[in-house]
Amino acid sequence: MYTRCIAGARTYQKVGTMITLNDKTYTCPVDVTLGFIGGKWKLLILSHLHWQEQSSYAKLKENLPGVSEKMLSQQLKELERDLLITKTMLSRKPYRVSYSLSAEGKSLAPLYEFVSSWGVRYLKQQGIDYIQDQQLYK
Amino acid sequence: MYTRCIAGARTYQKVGTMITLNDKTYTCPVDVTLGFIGGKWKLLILSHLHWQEQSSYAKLKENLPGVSEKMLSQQLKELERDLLITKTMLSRKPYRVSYSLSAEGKSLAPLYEFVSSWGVRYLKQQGIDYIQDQQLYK
DNA sequence: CAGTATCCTTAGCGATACTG
DNA sequence: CAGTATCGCTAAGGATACTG
Repeated sequence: MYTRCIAGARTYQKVGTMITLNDKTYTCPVDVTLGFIGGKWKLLILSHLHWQEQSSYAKLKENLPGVSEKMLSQQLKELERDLLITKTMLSRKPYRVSYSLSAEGKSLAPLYEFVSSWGVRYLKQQGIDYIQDQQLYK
Repeated sequence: MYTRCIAGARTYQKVGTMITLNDKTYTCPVDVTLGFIGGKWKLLILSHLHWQEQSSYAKLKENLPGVSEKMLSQQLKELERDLLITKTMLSRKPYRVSYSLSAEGKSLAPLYEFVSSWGVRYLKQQGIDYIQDQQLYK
């Protein structure tokens, strides 16, 4: 028996069961969302696609320093399965693909923006100005 | 050499170095934020405190089905070290403590709300009405 | 380019027992 | 109640080689 919370209203409920969805159980809506974006590299991939709009596999890899091929393709596959991103084949020969956010993935846009802004604010608070004197490209 | 993105503006920059903060390196502001909330149970703990306002160790444990004592105290310790939560001793004998969000932890409130709302919306879309016919307690 | 397959290590994590 | 300490395992993840 545990309590779980509801967004907006500061109320809670005593419940004995958890949320069941596709043979998995979740404790609360936050847990549900984490099931989609909780993977080690997922939020970085999604936010990258949020700003780049579309990206190749190689470009994603370049922009995620430290990710292994295994992890990148695994996380991409899960994101695609969960319908957060869309993979498009640009050409068969030479083989070119493009990843981009799906409508569902775009619905998380406020999250990408907030998480990034919070990071920028934190850095500034620590005396690191992330934006300052940066050379920007369109 | 990789590119990194900036919130708000859909621009990016070519950089050779990463962000360094307290001997750790980050690829972008999103990564920085994830350093604080990326732990396995952290967002669940934080959002629990967001709605409960304050909670004991036992109550936290009760509301995080599946968490081990080790993980709970480890994550709590990290959150406290990172100044996202505050621990208060209510009484020494019997020993009682209370965890709550710090100002820094509260600054992530839009995140808790959004992540929860997104989960609720997703569940509804799947035919699961999380709020419906629930017995609520104040 | 865009991955997959395999091997292998390590550290994240759970279970249990113990403490103030 | 509110934790800490220790042990041991397993699955996450890295490195490398290979494929269409």
